[in-house]
Amino acid sequence: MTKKATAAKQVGARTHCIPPMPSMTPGKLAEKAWTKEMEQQIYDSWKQNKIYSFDPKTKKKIYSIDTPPPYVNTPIHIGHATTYSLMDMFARYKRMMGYEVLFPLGLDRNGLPIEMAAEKKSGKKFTMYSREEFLELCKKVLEESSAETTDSFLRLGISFNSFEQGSGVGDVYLTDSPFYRALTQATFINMWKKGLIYEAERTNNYCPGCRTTIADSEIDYKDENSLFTDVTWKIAGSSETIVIGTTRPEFLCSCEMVIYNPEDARYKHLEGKHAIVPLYGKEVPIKAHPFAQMDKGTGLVMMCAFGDYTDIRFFRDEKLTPRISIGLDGRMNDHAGAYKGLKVKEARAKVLEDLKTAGLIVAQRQITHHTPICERSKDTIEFIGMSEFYVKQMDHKDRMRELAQKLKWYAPESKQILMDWIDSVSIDWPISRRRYYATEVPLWHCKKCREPVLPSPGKYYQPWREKCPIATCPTCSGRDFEGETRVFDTWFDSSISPLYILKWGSDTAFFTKAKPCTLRPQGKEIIRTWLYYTLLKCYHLTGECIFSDTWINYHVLDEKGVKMSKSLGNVIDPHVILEKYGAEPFRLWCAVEGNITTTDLRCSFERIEGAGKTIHKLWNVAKFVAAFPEVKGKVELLETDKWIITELDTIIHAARDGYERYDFHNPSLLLRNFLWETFASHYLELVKARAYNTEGKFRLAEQNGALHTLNYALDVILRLWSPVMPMLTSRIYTELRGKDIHSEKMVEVHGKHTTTLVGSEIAELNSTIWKAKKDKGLSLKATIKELSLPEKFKTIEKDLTAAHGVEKIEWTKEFGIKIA
RNA sequence: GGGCCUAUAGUUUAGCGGUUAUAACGUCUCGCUUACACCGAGAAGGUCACCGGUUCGAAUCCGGUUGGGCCCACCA
Repeated sequence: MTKKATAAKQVGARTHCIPPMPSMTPGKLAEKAWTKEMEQQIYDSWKQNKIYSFDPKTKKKIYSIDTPPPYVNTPIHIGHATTYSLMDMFARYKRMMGYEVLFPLGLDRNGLPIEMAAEKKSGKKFTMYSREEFLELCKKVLEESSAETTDSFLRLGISFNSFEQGSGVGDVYLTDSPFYRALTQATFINMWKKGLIYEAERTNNYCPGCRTTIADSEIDYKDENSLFTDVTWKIAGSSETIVIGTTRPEFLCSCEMVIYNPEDARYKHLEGKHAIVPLYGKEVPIKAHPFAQMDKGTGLVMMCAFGDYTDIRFFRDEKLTPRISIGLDGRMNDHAGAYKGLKVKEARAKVLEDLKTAGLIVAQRQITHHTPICERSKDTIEFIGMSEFYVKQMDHKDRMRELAQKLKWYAPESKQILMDWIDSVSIDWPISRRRYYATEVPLWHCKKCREPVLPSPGKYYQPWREKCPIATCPTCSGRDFEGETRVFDTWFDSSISPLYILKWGSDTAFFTKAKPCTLRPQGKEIIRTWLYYTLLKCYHLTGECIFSDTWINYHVLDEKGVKMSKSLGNVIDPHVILEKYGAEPFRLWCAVEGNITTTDLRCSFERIEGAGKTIHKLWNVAKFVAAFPEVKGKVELLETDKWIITELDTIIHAARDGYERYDFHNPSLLLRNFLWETFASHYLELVKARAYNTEGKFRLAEQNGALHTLNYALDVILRLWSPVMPMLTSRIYTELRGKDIHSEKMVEVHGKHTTTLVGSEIAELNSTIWKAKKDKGLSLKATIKELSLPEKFKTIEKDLTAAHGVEKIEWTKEFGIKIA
């Protein structure tokens, strides 16, 4: 039977006043308990039969999830395992709601983490290889780790459309595949033609050791001792001197201005005068500027190109021309005059020595300061002007704010993180890098006129090793070209994932049908990068907001609330969880433990194991229900049955309401509590005697009512929980109903019954009777001679009598119990 | 240093203006009762981080302090 036919039949059947009674035979669920060993057969069959594959020709509404492609250089960590399990719940729920769900797995294989892994493995820096050799080394590292990542997701029961790599909709994709890289390059070409990308010389973080521009995210900080030196300066055309403190005296040659705070009365008379740079004799203007803080040093600051980020901003604001004195080799250049050729630290020592000789040093003291260093080579970061490509974003901040407002945020509080980031964006987005394992900038330069020449989009280009596909330069008709050697920042690749999965640029009909992408799930720490850049780039390319929803997750910490790290030894490896407990207890833990969209989750083996108890409970409830024969003949519901059906209605309503808001936490807590405390402890105990009906106290129709309701309740619990525990519920449902639970529709509220019974009152009544027996040292099977009960329980008299072994019930206002 | 988020039993959580604050895990006591000992029945355990305010009334709203998380920055 097809999925659709099964689902339709099920829905059609659920319209009578009495819920349908599925047929079943005794002796099902023979195993004593659910075990992790049962999982493999299930996920293997899912993979083999491709039951979650995506049908691009579907007539259903499309629900798409832009999954965050994990880096494959390391095995998946607990955060991946948790968030992907939750995303899988979203996907499974939406399938049951009738959507065609696009849920692909992507693997991020571009950029620095891969290069670092390759360097670590070989023990050599990338600069020590030829470009070709290094790319080969990266590929080798990647091949070893990608299979492991995919396998972990399979074992977790994640219902990706496919576990095979390919270029079709829903296939596993790699961000370094020719398909993906061709798309990345096409977006560059498209935006270049629209004038949204330009090249400019600006200051960047530069690591002299690695000889490359590096991203802010590649910077570490270290507390370093340094010498703070007060130096005497002369004022031009006057005998007056001033004293300026500095930790970077080697930058004297790059000084373009001296500033003081506008409020600083000590220096107001210097406005408009010029200071003479010691050792160089160059005159620079003195100006009031709020960057200078009166209480720091002498209150005077020499502004040089460039000591830190403030300097960079200052030069930009003041429109000063920076004369950068450090070369790409990390040594002083022509601007440094006599110090040319010295390394930065050597130059600093020599400058200090010369200042001392000239008698210009007033005071010196040791200070420590937080210094930016390269996370790889540990060299001090320098700020050097280099030519890079930029994507325009400063002109589009208002539009970005609108897009942020348009998105539906789960949780809503997370929106503020993006709004704050947009406010703080102060320069356009630099997208080029001087690295190897990344998508190449698709561009050649005409050797004659130096103008850039761009190829047509649609193919993957490697300009550093390929001939230019354009024969003549459109500007000057030159015929010789030089391939661009730079590559893209990783975010330039990852920010088109929704376009890639929806086939923008390659299947316009499908893209038009499927857009916008429904959900972007991701970590809160990459809102300012992944989410922001994706919204920006997709807006530049499509003019629209590419997502309708975004689900932002916090983090998984260790049991004490501390971030997991190798050095602390508190890492919980998902593979160990899978080996010890299997996927199902872990998945239930993911839902039950907490709400990861508002707080960090603390993880421990103990609590995952604890979650597993509910699986055992559900298995046994199912086993109990499965042990009874098929219902034949008339079904008559008693008040107890109607009561549990109304309780279930409350659960169904709350669960579906939660699921719609990506909340699987609260519904799972409700379900767990219902299963143990309401269904197993009270309903099941009350109707057990009727279900067995060994003494024939009940009519057949009444007995059928109990059996029928037991089955209905189990059905509801299984279906509501099937997105959370897909393997367990699938196994039970297949055995009891002979159908795949994941092809069924989500349960609807029954809504046909009302009751005067209150769950808490039934629980209290049962407890009181059990306690009374226990206090007398009697077995729970012991007979009660006489029970006096309030009238309100009269509707369940037959079940009460049978369940508690009561000989006579007297209806009064008071509760009383007389035991034989 | 700044912004945002967060703080409830030993642990993890529910509650988000209204009677003695929810549940689970763990702990303790008793019990093999034919779905389940991965169980059942019970018990102990909380000045709801701290200080102040609004209110007839605050775990819940507001301000501040402290601890934790994420991000940004500082470094003359």
